[in-house]
Amino acid sequence: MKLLAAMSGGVDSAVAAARAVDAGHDVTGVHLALSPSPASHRMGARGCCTLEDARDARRAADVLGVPFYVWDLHERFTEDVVEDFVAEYAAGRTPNPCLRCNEKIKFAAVLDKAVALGFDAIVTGHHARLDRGVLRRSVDPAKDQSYVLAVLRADQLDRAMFPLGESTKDDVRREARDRGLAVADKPDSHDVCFIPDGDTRGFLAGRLGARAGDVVDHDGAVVGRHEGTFGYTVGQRRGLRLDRPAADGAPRYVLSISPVANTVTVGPVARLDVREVRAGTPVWTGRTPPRLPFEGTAQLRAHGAVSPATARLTDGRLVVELHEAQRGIAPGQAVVLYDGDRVVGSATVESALLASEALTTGRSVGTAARS
RNA sequence: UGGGGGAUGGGGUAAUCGGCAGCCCGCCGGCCUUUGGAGCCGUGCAGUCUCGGUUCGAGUCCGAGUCCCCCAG
Repeated sequence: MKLLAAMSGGVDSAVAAARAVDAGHDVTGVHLALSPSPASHRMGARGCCTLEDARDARRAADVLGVPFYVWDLHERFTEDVVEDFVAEYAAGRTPNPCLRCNEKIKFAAVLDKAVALGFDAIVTGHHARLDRGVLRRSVDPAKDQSYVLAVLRADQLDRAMFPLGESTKDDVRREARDRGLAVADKPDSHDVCFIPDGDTRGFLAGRLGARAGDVVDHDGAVVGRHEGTFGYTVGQRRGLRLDRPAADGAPRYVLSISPVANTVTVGPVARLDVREVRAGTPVWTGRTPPRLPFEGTAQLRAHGAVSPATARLTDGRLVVELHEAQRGIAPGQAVVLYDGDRVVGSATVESALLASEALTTGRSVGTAARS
């Protein structure tokens, strides 16, 4: 097959491309330039989008002996990922930009362009298994990235190839070394790639401007001030800088965020336990939707625990009942449904129902305002 | 000025009848992490306003001083 290998400059995508070559495919490497100013994004070996990363990708392509190009998609990336990120925070939600990037850039803009150029599929270094349209977790549970791929539809997965799903990260690094790839020992990337200094709050403040408001206790008492609701996420404990401790001396966490009232509500850890999640329209991974109600497991954050769950559809929206309470579920995050290690589908969390209220008032909390 | 209350790390608070100064925040360090200044861990940093007294032992009791708050000028 004629394959386009997306090469970030990291070890995973380099080995994935190498394996595609070994499998006898006609491989072309491409590095995605996503930053409007890649030079300013240089932060050591941290990200995936620096000039240094582009050079690393090119060197890897040279070692593999495949053609290599750089595609400048920074406008699409800015529009679909960065602006979305900012807008979501402005609306009181907590987005996952990696997931958005997969959905809108790698397996949409890039894939479309690849198909238009005559490629059959795109190869990436994601740690997940994909076999005849069935998306599954990586054999390396610590590095599994199926969560951030769960936004992809069958037609996108049909044109995707993840050669690393059967390998552990250690295997991949060892193989990279054996292949003479310079990136074999390059550190894993982490954090938001377009905020290289890690200062998300500062980045958002620069985009949205400070807007001070009250931090209130869950009974309504004002316990502190904030400089903008975008600086907080549900489940957050540190950085609250509250004037007074709780009456019982216990730590407090962010329970909900309201950009409309311009308040951040905090409370005890017990009030973070969520029993039911209401989400948006689901994306089903397979060619046909699962039979509902679906019994399986649900994961609500990229590296979070899974809970046995029952999912059903209400007015076209996904409602997931968690059989084990989960903590710190933020609107804007994705709920991903699994059947064992198989990805079934995903949806964006809109609101969560607290365990402490599920059986009593039935009131939904943590609901962010619609933008 | 009279009366009352208070003073515990960088901030906020707790400590029974006088008996190892605890907790929350912060800071520092570590773990985790291609989402969250997310989360988790640490025997880590850091404190009893000053002077004197009682006592085996004082944050605690007594006296004086300093400063702050409240009510009455």
